[in-house]
Amino acid sequence: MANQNNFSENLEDYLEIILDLQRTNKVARSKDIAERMGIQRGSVTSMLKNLSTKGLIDYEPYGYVTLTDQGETIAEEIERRHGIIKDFLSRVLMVDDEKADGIACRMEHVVDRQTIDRLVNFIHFLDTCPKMGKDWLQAYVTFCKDGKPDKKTCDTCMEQTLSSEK
Amino acid sequence: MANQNNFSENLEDYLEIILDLQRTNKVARSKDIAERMGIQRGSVTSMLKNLSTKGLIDYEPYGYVTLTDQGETIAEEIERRHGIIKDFLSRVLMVDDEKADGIACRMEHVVDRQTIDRLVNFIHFLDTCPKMGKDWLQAYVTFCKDGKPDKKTCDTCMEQTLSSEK
DNA sequence: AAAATAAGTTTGATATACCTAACTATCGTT
DNA sequence: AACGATAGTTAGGTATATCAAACTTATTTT
Repeated sequence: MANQNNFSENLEDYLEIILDLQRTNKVARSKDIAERMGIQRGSVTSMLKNLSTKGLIDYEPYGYVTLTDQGETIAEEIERRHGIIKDFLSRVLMVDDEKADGIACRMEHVVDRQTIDRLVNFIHFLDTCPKMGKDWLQAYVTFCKDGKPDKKTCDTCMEQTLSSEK
Repeated sequence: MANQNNFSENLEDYLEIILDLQRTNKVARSKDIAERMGIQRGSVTSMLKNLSTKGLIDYEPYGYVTLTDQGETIAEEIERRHGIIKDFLSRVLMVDDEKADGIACRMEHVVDRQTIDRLVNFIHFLDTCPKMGKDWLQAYVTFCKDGKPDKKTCDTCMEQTLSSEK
Protein backbone atom coordinates (compact mmCIF):
# COMPACT_ATOMS: atom_id res chain seq x y z
CA MET A 1 0.00 0.00 0.00
CA ALA A 2 2.35 2.70 1.29
CA ASN A 3 5.35 1.62 -0.69
CA GLN A 4 3.95 -0.13 -3.75
CA ASN A 5 7.52 -0.23 -4.82
CA ASN A 6 8.05 -2.57 -7.75
CA PHE A 7 11.43 -1.13 -8.59
CA SER A 8 14.38 -3.42 -9.11
CA GLU A 9 16.93 -4.05 -6.38
CA ASN A 10 19.32 -2.18 -8.57
CA LEU A 11 17.26 0.97 -8.74
CA GLU A 12 16.78 0.81 -4.99
CA ASP A 13 20.54 0.65 -4.53
CA TYR A 14 21.02 3.74 -6.67
CA LEU A 15 18.42 5.63 -4.68
CA GLU A 16 20.02 4.63 -1.40
CA ILE A 17 23.43 5.75 -2.58
CA ILE A 18 22.12 9.02 -3.98
CA LEU A 19 20.41 9.76 -0.67
CA ASP A 20 23.65 9.24 1.18
CA LEU A 21 25.71 11.32 -1.25
CA GLN A 22 23.09 14.05 -1.14
CA ARG A 23 23.45 14.17 2.63
CA THR A 24 27.23 14.25 2.76
CA ASN A 25 27.89 16.37 -0.33
CA LYS A 26 24.60 18.24 -0.61
CA VAL A 27 24.28 16.81 -4.13
CA ALA A 28 25.10 13.53 -5.84
CA ARG A 29 27.66 13.38 -8.61
CA SER A 30 27.78 10.75 -11.30
CA LYS A 31 31.38 9.89 -10.58
CA ASP A 32 30.66 9.19 -6.90
CA ILE A 33 27.65 7.07 -7.72
CA ALA A 34 29.80 5.03 -10.09
CA GLU A 35 32.41 4.60 -7.41
CA ARG A 36 29.90 3.48 -4.78
CA MET A 37 28.20 1.07 -7.13
CA GLY A 38 31.54 -0.24 -8.31
CA ILE A 39 30.64 0.35 -11.96
CA GLN A 40 31.80 2.61 -14.83
CA ARG A 41 30.67 6.20 -15.22
CA GLY A 42 29.00 5.42 -18.52
CA SER A 43 26.68 2.93 -16.88
CA VAL A 44 25.56 5.52 -14.38
CA THR A 45 24.37 7.91 -17.07
CA SER A 46 21.88 5.44 -18.50
CA MET A 47 20.62 4.57 -15.07
CA LEU A 48 20.13 8.24 -14.20
CA LYS A 49 17.97 8.63 -17.29
CA ASN A 50 16.04 5.61 -16.21
CA LEU A 51 15.52 6.91 -12.67
CA SER A 52 14.57 10.30 -14.04
CA THR A 53 12.00 8.79 -16.41
CA LYS A 54 10.51 6.95 -13.46
CA GLY A 55 10.23 10.23 -11.57
CA LEU A 56 12.60 9.20 -8.81
CA ILE A 57 15.32 11.79 -9.37
CA ASP A 58 15.69 15.26 -10.85
CA TYR A 59 18.36 15.12 -13.49
CA GLU A 60 19.58 17.25 -16.36
CA PRO A 61 22.54 16.17 -18.49
CA TYR A 62 25.76 17.50 -16.98
CA GLY A 63 23.81 18.65 -13.94
CA TYR A 64 23.69 17.45 -10.39
CA VAL A 65 21.36 14.73 -9.23
CA THR A 66 18.78 15.05 -6.47
CA LEU A 67 16.01 12.77 -5.33
CA THR A 68 12.40 13.67 -5.94
CA ASP A 69 10.03 13.30 -3.02
CA GLN A 70 9.02 9.89 -4.24
CA GLY A 71 12.64 8.87 -4.70
CA GLU A 72 13.53 10.13 -1.26
CA THR A 73 10.67 8.23 0.35
CA ILE A 74 11.84 5.01 -1.19
CA ALA A 75 15.49 5.67 -0.43
CA GLU A 76 14.70 6.36 3.20
CA GLU A 77 12.64 3.22 3.49
CA ILE A 78 15.47 1.14 2.06
CA GLU A 79 17.98 2.84 4.29
CA ARG A 80 15.83 2.13 7.33
CA ARG A 81 15.61 -1.54 6.43
CA HIS A 82 19.35 -1.64 5.95
CA GLY A 83 20.03 -0.26 9.40
CA ILE A 84 17.61 -2.58 11.15
CA ILE A 85 18.85 -5.70 9.41
CA LYS A 86 22.45 -4.76 10.01
CA ASP A 87 21.71 -4.18 13.69
CA PHE A 88 20.12 -7.59 13.97
CA LEU A 89 22.94 -9.33 12.18
CA SER A 90 25.76 -7.66 14.05
CA ARG A 91 24.29 -7.19 17.49
CA VAL A 92 22.08 -10.27 17.78
CA LEU A 93 23.71 -12.80 15.50
CA MET A 94 27.14 -11.27 16.13
CA VAL A 95 28.14 -11.32 12.49
CA ASP A 96 31.12 -9.05 12.02
CA ASP A 97 30.36 -5.53 10.94
CA GLU A 98 31.56 -5.55 7.38
CA LYS A 99 29.81 -8.79 6.53
CA ALA A 100 26.63 -7.67 8.29
CA ASP A 101 26.66 -4.59 6.15
CA GLY A 102 27.06 -6.57 2.96
CA ILE A 103 24.26 -8.98 3.78
CA ALA A 104 21.97 -6.15 4.90
CA CYS A 105 22.68 -4.50 1.58
CA ARG A 106 21.04 -7.39 -0.18
CA MET A 107 18.38 -8.34 2.34
CA GLU A 108 17.02 -4.81 2.40
CA HIS A 109 15.41 -5.45 -0.98
CA VAL A 110 13.78 -8.65 0.06
CA VAL A 111 11.83 -7.83 3.20
CA ASP A 112 8.61 -5.86 3.20
CA ARG A 113 7.40 -3.24 5.61
CA GLN A 114 5.47 -5.61 7.83
CA THR A 115 8.35 -8.01 8.23
CA ILE A 116 10.85 -5.30 9.03
CA ASP A 117 8.47 -3.81 11.56
CA ARG A 118 8.17 -7.18 13.23
CA LEU A 119 11.92 -7.47 13.35
CA VAL A 120 12.07 -4.07 15.02
CA ASN A 121 9.55 -5.20 17.61
CA PHE A 122 11.40 -8.40 18.21
CA ILE A 123 14.72 -6.66 18.76
CA HIS A 124 12.99 -4.14 20.99
CA PHE A 125 11.49 -7.02 22.93
CA LEU A 126 14.87 -8.64 23.37
CA ASP A 127 16.32 -5.37 24.54
CA THR A 128 13.64 -4.34 26.98
CA CYS A 129 11.39 -7.13 28.19
CA PRO A 130 12.51 -8.11 31.71
CA LYS A 131 11.26 -11.64 31.17
CA MET A 132 14.17 -12.19 28.90
CA GLY A 133 16.54 -11.03 31.57
CA LYS A 134 18.45 -7.85 30.98
CA ASP A 135 21.48 -9.87 30.17
CA TRP A 136 19.99 -12.04 27.47
CA LEU A 137 22.78 -11.01 25.19
CA GLN A 138 25.38 -12.11 27.72
CA ALA A 139 23.47 -15.35 28.21
CA TYR A 140 23.54 -15.86 24.47
CA VAL A 141 27.23 -15.12 24.28
CA THR A 142 27.81 -17.75 26.93
CA PHE A 143 25.58 -20.09 24.99
CA CYS A 144 27.42 -19.51 21.74
CA LYS A 145 31.12 -19.26 22.15
CA ASP A 146 32.58 -18.33 18.81
CA GLY A 147 29.20 -18.72 17.26
CA LYS A 148 28.90 -22.37 18.19
CA PRO A 149 26.95 -23.53 21.21
CA ASP A 150 29.44 -24.19 23.96
CA LYS A 151 27.74 -27.26 25.33
CA LYS A 152 29.73 -27.47 28.54
CA THR A 153 29.29 -23.85 29.58
CA CYS A 154 25.72 -24.02 28.51
CA ASP A 155 24.89 -27.14 30.51
CA THR A 156 26.37 -25.61 33.66
CA CYS A 157 24.43 -22.42 33.04
CA MET A 158 21.22 -24.34 32.53
CA GLU A 159 21.66 -26.28 35.77
CA GLN A 160 22.30 -23.11 37.73
CA THR A 161 19.39 -21.30 36.21
CA LEU A 162 16.99 -24.21 36.64
CA SER A 163 17.97 -24.88 40.26
CA SER A 164 17.74 -21.23 41.23
CA GLU A 165 14.21 -21.25 39.90
CA LYS A 166 13.31 -23.76 42.69
CA MET B 1 35.44 -22.51 1.73
CA ALA B 2 32.96 -25.37 1.66
CA ASN B 3 30.50 -23.73 -0.66
CA GLN B 4 32.52 -21.36 -2.83
CA ASN B 5 29.30 -20.97 -4.65
CA ASN B 6 29.38 -18.02 -7.06
CA PHE B 7 26.31 -19.17 -8.94
CA SER B 8 23.49 -16.76 -9.58
CA GLU B 9 20.38 -16.69 -7.42
CA ASN B 10 18.59 -17.96 -10.44
CA LEU B 11 20.71 -21.04 -10.85
CA GLU B 12 20.34 -21.75 -7.17
CA ASP B 13 16.57 -21.62 -7.54
CA TYR B 14 16.67 -24.11 -10.36
CA LEU B 15 18.82 -26.47 -8.31
CA GLU B 16 16.51 -26.20 -5.35
CA ILE B 17 13.47 -26.95 -7.48
CA ILE B 18 15.16 -29.83 -9.24
CA LEU B 19 16.11 -31.34 -5.88
CA ASP B 20 12.53 -31.18 -4.73
CA LEU B 21 11.13 -32.62 -7.97
CA GLN B 22 13.73 -35.35 -7.90
CA ARG B 23 12.55 -36.32 -4.45
CA THR B 24 8.84 -36.34 -5.16
CA ASN B 25 8.93 -37.69 -8.71
CA LYS B 26 12.26 -39.54 -8.68
CA VAL B 27 13.30 -37.34 -11.61
CA ALA B 28 12.80 -33.73 -12.69
CA ARG B 29 10.91 -32.90 -15.85
CA SER B 30 11.35 -29.74 -17.84
CA LYS B 31 7.65 -28.99 -17.75
CA ASP B 32 7.49 -29.15 -13.96
CA ILE B 33 10.56 -26.97 -13.58
CA ALA B 34 8.92 -24.39 -15.85
CA GLU B 35 5.77 -24.54 -13.79
CA ARG B 36 7.59 -24.10 -10.49
CA MET B 37 9.70 -21.25 -11.80
CA GLY B 38 6.65 -19.65 -13.37
CA ILE B 39 8.35 -19.41 -16.76
CA GLN B 40 7.94 -20.93 -20.23
CA ARG B 41 9.25 -24.35 -21.17
CA GLY B 42 11.60 -22.90 -23.74
CA SER B 43 13.42 -20.89 -21.14
CA VAL B 44 14.03 -24.00 -19.10
CA THR B 45 15.88 -25.76 -21.90
CA SER B 46 18.56 -23.09 -22.16
CA MET B 47 19.00 -23.05 -18.43
CA LEU B 48 19.35 -26.82 -18.31
CA LYS B 49 22.16 -26.58 -20.85
CA ASN B 50 23.73 -23.91 -18.71
CA LEU B 51 23.48 -25.98 -15.52
CA SER B 52 24.81 -28.99 -17.38
CA THR B 53 27.80 -27.06 -18.70
CA LYS B 54 28.54 -25.97 -15.16
CA GLY B 55 28.47 -29.60 -14.04
CA LEU B 56 25.52 -29.15 -11.72
CA ILE B 57 23.07 -31.50 -13.44
CA ASP B 58 23.14 -34.53 -15.70
CA TYR B 59 21.14 -33.75 -18.78
CA GLU B 60 20.66 -35.17 -22.25
CA PRO B 61 18.23 -33.55 -24.68
CA TYR B 62 14.79 -35.11 -24.24
CA GLY B 63 16.06 -36.96 -21.21
CA TYR B 64 15.33 -36.58 -17.55
CA VAL B 65 17.25 -34.24 -15.31
CA THR B 66 19.14 -35.23 -12.20
CA LEU B 67 21.52 -33.33 -9.99
CA THR B 68 25.21 -34.16 -9.95
CA ASP B 69 26.86 -34.52 -6.56
CA GLN B 70 28.01 -30.93 -6.73
CA GLY B 71 24.55 -29.76 -7.75
CA GLU B 72 22.96 -31.74 -4.99
CA THR B 73 25.31 -30.32 -2.39
CA ILE B 74 24.43 -26.80 -3.37
CA ALA B 75 20.72 -27.53 -3.64
CA GLU B 76 20.71 -29.04 -0.18
CA GLU B 77 22.54 -26.08 1.27
CA ILE B 78 20.05 -23.66 -0.25
CA GLU B 79 17.14 -25.79 0.90
CA ARG B 80 18.54 -25.81 4.42
CA ARG B 81 18.86 -22.04 4.45
CA HIS B 82 15.34 -21.75 3.17
CA GLY B 83 13.91 -23.87 5.97
CA ILE B 84 15.82 -22.06 8.69
CA ILE B 85 14.91 -18.59 7.48
CA LYS B 86 11.30 -19.55 7.02
CA ASP B 87 11.19 -20.96 10.53
CA PHE B 88 12.61 -17.74 11.93
CA LEU B 89 10.21 -15.57 9.98
CA SER B 90 7.10 -17.55 10.73
CA ARG B 91 7.76 -18.82 14.22
CA VAL B 92 9.77 -15.95 15.71
CA LEU B 93 8.61 -12.91 13.73
CA MET B 94 5.18 -14.46 13.21
CA VAL B 95 5.03 -13.57 9.56
CA ASP B 96 2.29 -15.61 7.91
CA ASP B 97 3.36 -18.82 6.28
CA GLU B 98 2.99 -17.97 2.65
CA LYS B 99 4.81 -14.67 2.96
CA ALA B 100 7.53 -16.22 5.09
CA ASP B 101 8.07 -18.77 2.36
CA GLY B 102 8.35 -16.09 -0.30
CA ILE B 103 10.83 -14.00 1.64
CA ALA B 104 12.87 -17.05 2.60
CA CYS B 105 12.98 -17.92 -1.09
CA ARG B 106 14.91 -14.74 -1.74
CA MET B 107 16.89 -14.45 1.47
CA GLU B 108 18.29 -17.93 1.04
CA HIS B 109 20.61 -16.60 -1.66
CA VAL B 110 21.87 -13.75 0.42
CA VAL B 111 23.10 -15.31 3.65
CA ASP B 112 26.28 -17.31 3.94
CA ARG B 113 26.98 -20.45 5.90
CA GLN B 114 28.30 -18.68 8.97
CA THR B 115 25.34 -16.35 9.25
CA ILE B 116 22.78 -19.08 8.82
CA ASP B 117 24.58 -21.18 11.43
CA ARG B 118 24.40 -18.29 13.84
CA LEU B 119 20.71 -17.93 13.17
CA VAL B 120 20.28 -21.62 13.94
CA ASN B 121 22.14 -21.17 17.21
CA PHE B 122 20.10 -18.14 18.09
CA ILE B 123 16.79 -19.88 17.46
CA HIS B 124 18.04 -22.88 19.39
CA PHE B 125 18.98 -20.57 22.23
CA LEU B 126 15.54 -18.99 22.26
CA ASP B 127 13.93 -22.41 22.26
CA THR B 128 16.02 -24.07 24.94
CA CYS B 129 17.84 -21.69 27.26
CA PRO B 130 15.92 -21.52 30.54
CA LYS B 131 17.18 -18.01 31.16
CA MET B 132 14.83 -16.84 28.49
CA GLY B 133 11.95 -18.52 30.20
CA LYS B 134 10.35 -21.45 28.46
CA ASP B 135 7.51 -19.24 27.41
CA TRP B 136 9.53 -16.51 25.73
CA LEU B 137 7.37 -16.90 22.69
CA GLN B 138 4.24 -16.36 24.74
CA ALA B 139 5.86 -13.36 26.37
CA TYR B 140 6.63 -12.00 22.95
CA VAL B 141 3.12 -12.61 21.74
CA THR B 142 1.87 -10.66 24.73
CA PHE B 143 4.39 -7.98 23.93
CA CYS B 144 3.37 -7.76 20.31
CA LYS B 145 -0.33 -8.02 19.81
CA ASP B 146 -0.93 -8.14 16.09
CA GLY B 147 2.72 -7.45 15.51
CA LYS B 148 2.62 -4.13 17.29
CA PRO B 149 3.83 -3.73 20.85
CA ASP B 150 0.76 -3.71 23.04
CA LYS B 151 1.97 -1.10 25.49
CA LYS B 152 -0.72 -1.63 28.08
CA THR B 153 -0.39 -5.41 28.26
CA CYS B 154 3.33 -5.05 28.13
CA ASP B 155 3.54 -2.56 30.99
CA THR B 156 1.42 -4.79 33.20
CA CYS B 157 3.57 -7.73 32.30
CA MET B 158 6.75 -5.82 33.05
CA GLU B 159 5.47 -4.76 36.48
CA GLN B 160 4.53 -8.29 37.38
CA THR B 161 7.78 -9.71 36.20
CA LEU B 162 9.87 -7.08 37.90
CA SER B 163 8.05 -7.31 41.23
CA SER B 164 8.16 -11.12 41.27
CA GLU B 165 11.90 -10.87 40.85
CA LYS B 166 12.17 -9.54 44.42
C1' DA C 1 41.80 33.31 -21.82
C1' DA C 2 44.16 29.02 -23.28
C1' DA C 3 45.57 24.56 -22.02
C1' DA C 4 45.13 20.72 -19.23
C1' DT C 5 42.44 17.89 -16.38
C1' DA C 6 38.31 16.01 -14.68
C1' DA C 7 33.56 14.84 -15.15
C1' DG C 8 29.87 13.34 -17.88
C1' DT C 9 27.93 11.30 -22.27
C1' DT C 10 27.49 8.42 -26.28
C1' DT C 11 27.97 4.39 -28.92
C1' DG C 12 28.28 -0.25 -29.83
C1' DA C 13 28.94 -4.58 -27.63
C1' DT C 14 28.24 -8.32 -24.05
C1' DA C 15 25.83 -11.43 -20.66
C1' DT C 16 21.76 -13.02 -18.38
C1' DA C 17 17.31 -14.40 -18.28
C1' DC C 18 13.39 -14.20 -20.11
C1' DC C 19 9.47 -14.48 -24.14
C1' DT C 20 6.67 -16.41 -28.33
C1' DA C 21 5.91 -19.38 -31.90
C1' DA C 22 7.15 -22.92 -34.80
C1' DC C 23 9.10 -27.26 -34.86
C1' DT C 24 10.42 -32.16 -33.32
C1' DA C 25 10.59 -36.06 -30.40
C1' DT C 26 8.30 -39.25 -27.30
C1' DC C 27 4.54 -41.58 -25.16
C1' DG C 28 0.01 -43.56 -24.64
C1' DT C 29 -3.97 -45.16 -27.10
C1' DT C 30 -6.34 -47.72 -29.92
C1' DA D 1 2.04 -49.62 -36.17
C1' DA D 2 -0.25 -45.09 -36.68
C1' DC D 3 -2.18 -40.99 -34.57
C1' DG D 4 -2.83 -37.53 -31.48
C1' DA D 5 -1.43 -35.41 -27.36
C1' DT D 6 2.14 -34.01 -24.49
C1' DA D 7 6.80 -32.73 -23.65
C1' DG D 8 10.94 -30.72 -25.14
C1' DT D 9 13.74 -27.87 -28.43
C1' DT D 10 15.01 -24.19 -31.50
C1' DA D 11 15.19 -19.66 -33.34
C1' DG D 12 14.68 -15.02 -33.16
C1' DG D 13 13.50 -11.26 -30.19
C1' DT D 14 13.16 -8.24 -25.74
C1' DA D 15 14.63 -5.99 -21.37
C1' DT D 16 18.06 -5.01 -17.92
C1' DA D 17 22.40 -3.94 -16.52
C1' DT D 18 26.74 -3.82 -17.47
C1' DC D 19 31.46 -2.71 -20.19
C1' DA D 20 35.19 -0.07 -23.00
C1' DA D 21 36.52 3.58 -25.61
C1' DA D 22 35.76 7.66 -28.04
C1' DC D 23 33.88 11.95 -27.50
C1' DT D 24 31.96 16.37 -25.26
C1' DT D 25 31.33 19.59 -21.61
C1' DA D 26 32.89 21.79 -17.42
C1' DT D 27 36.32 23.16 -14.20
C1' DT D 28 41.05 24.22 -12.84
C1' DT D 29 45.44 25.89 -13.38
C1' DT D 30 48.69 28.71 -15.21
